[in-house]
Amino acid sequence: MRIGTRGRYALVIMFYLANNYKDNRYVSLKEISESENLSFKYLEKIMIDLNKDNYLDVLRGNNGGYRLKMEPKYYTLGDILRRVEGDLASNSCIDGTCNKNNKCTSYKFFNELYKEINNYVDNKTLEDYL
Amino acid sequence: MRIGTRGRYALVIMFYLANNYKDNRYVSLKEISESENLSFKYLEKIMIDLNKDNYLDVLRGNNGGYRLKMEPKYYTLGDILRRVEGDLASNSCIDGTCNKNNKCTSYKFFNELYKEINNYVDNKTLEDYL
DNA sequence: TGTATTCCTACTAATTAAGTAGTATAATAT
DNA sequence: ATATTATACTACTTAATTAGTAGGAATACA
Repeated sequence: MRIGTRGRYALVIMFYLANNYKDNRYVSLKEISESENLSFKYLEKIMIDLNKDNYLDVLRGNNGGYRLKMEPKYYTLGDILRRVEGDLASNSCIDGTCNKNNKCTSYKFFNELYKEINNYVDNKTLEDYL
Repeated sequence: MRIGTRGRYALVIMFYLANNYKDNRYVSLKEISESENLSFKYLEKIMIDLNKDNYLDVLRGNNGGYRLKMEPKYYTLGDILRRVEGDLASNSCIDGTCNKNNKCTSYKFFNELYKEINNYVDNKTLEDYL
């Protein structure tokens, strides 16, 4: 159960935007990718998932880029991670893939672990780490 | 960040052994695989990792199989999961793969999450779910 | 109109996950 | 001794996921 680069880079992006929140400016992925030494093209692709449902303000063209819509304290790390990594700490016990009618012993544990982890990350926001 | 079948099956095996702990008998993988409807050969392979460092009692041959060495309360679910899934909730911030000299903002969060998750699973034992 | 940016689609290469197959080794019952 | 029943070990296979790359379309603005 590893956390992939997608989750890590998504946080890098979001922290970067959070650090620029007060300036109210749009930050381009080019700037972030160069500053953080990450693949621009890869960040672009992560952004597709990260920005679903208008999660961020966007502006194309010159001096365009991304900007937080809300104060950093309203962005939870759980939200950010799930957007790019999918359901966290899940398995077939949790996601309904397992078709066994009587829930096995492991189910109880996995379900508790699932709630524990998601609850933890949902109570952390960008602001907590600025 | 999903939990794979290896971790799930390992728990199934260990709970099965825990349920037979009082009888003091050796339980074969054949019995577990048939009872739980899992691939015998796959369980055999998972067992190689699960049983590293003489984690369990083993007996080959007729009426042989595996048996817990200690009471169920001494087997933590963290240990079991790490044996077959590798380091839990890790990423390159944690495992030293990331070579950036100055730890980035994400590091603090990932490190806390890592500790939180491992601490949680290390405080659960087989006994808690019998 | 030119430049800088996001948006969208398609492709690729490497790694991991999940499982299968066959044989060697060991223990035991008969 | 030998047949039976287990684990132990090694090698292979197939599918899915991860981590990117590439190129062009759409958009905004100076």
